[in-house]
Amino acid sequence: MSNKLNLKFNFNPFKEGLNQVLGSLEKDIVEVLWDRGESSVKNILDIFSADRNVSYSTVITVTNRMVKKCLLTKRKVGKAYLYKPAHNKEQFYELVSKKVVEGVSEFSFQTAIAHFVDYMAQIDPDKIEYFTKLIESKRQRKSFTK
Amino acid sequence: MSNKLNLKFNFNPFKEGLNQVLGSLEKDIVEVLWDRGESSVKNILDIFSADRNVSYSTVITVTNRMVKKCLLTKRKVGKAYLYKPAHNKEQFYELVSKKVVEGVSEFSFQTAIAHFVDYMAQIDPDKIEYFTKLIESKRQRKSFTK
DNA sequence: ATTATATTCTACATACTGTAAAATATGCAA
DNA sequence: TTGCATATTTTACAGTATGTAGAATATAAT
Repeated sequence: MSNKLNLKFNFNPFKEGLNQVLGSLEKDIVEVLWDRGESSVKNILDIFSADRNVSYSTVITVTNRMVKKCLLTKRKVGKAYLYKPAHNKEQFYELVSKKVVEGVSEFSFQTAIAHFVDYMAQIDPDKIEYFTKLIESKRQRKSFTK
Repeated sequence: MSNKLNLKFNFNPFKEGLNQVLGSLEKDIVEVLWDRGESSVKNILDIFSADRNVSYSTVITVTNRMVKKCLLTKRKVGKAYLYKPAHNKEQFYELVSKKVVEGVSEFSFQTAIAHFVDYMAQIDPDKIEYFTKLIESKRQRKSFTK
């Protein structure tokens, strides 16, 4: 049972970046942890303090909830717990986008695909080239394994 | 200001079908309305009754919340309100998948693209054909307009 | 005007997220 | 070993979203 399997999140397409997946404080916390590595609540607070005014117990509450949701892991060292992301930044983006892409594909494959192509064409027509190559390589692999 | 602009929803990729976007009762209600067209709360209740035991005021509460979220519209006829979906089924799936595809693309385009291709290849390699055609047609249009 | 019917108001439950005070536990230093 | 500084746990409230529904109120038609 990998902890990746238990990763739970909702996707809010009306927000931006990590806020599509995480609450505001959750986001700030995981970003500190990605940046600084395994840290105690005190460490996290020290790093926020300037901009983010939040209490010790608030951060503990949220980090512990994040452990429950498999966003973080924790281990005890001395009298304090150290928290770290269950997945590095790249893995996390991977896992989220994979799940969302699968989800929306199951929801409505035809429209999802069409909008995807539209999006590409609109944002950067050259991406279509890249996409075509990606598909070509899939085709190759398919014919190899057959 | 189109009401489509105000459509608000969250996407839960761990659920299935309309439950990815709607609550269970919301889903049952909009499905009745798509099926039967504009209906009163009484109509809706009559259609559920067998399987879904829910009170009159519960349905009213939820339909009114759905109006606020621009999922339904209502108009008064006689003493009762008639509700109907703000979008037909096809439009709704369109709007949702468009927004989610755009959202996940902004979240992480590279991985989204790769997972799309993976998903296609895994579910049905033939879909790649369809996809390739879609892209071809985009290319055509692009060269026409240039 | 009465009555059946429909709506609005109010409220509670669960879940998620942000927030934090108060109570409790813990490890180290004297 | 006692006491303090520090950390955690407990508890709780607020706001949003959703499901639920009783009670109060409005309304149309007879």
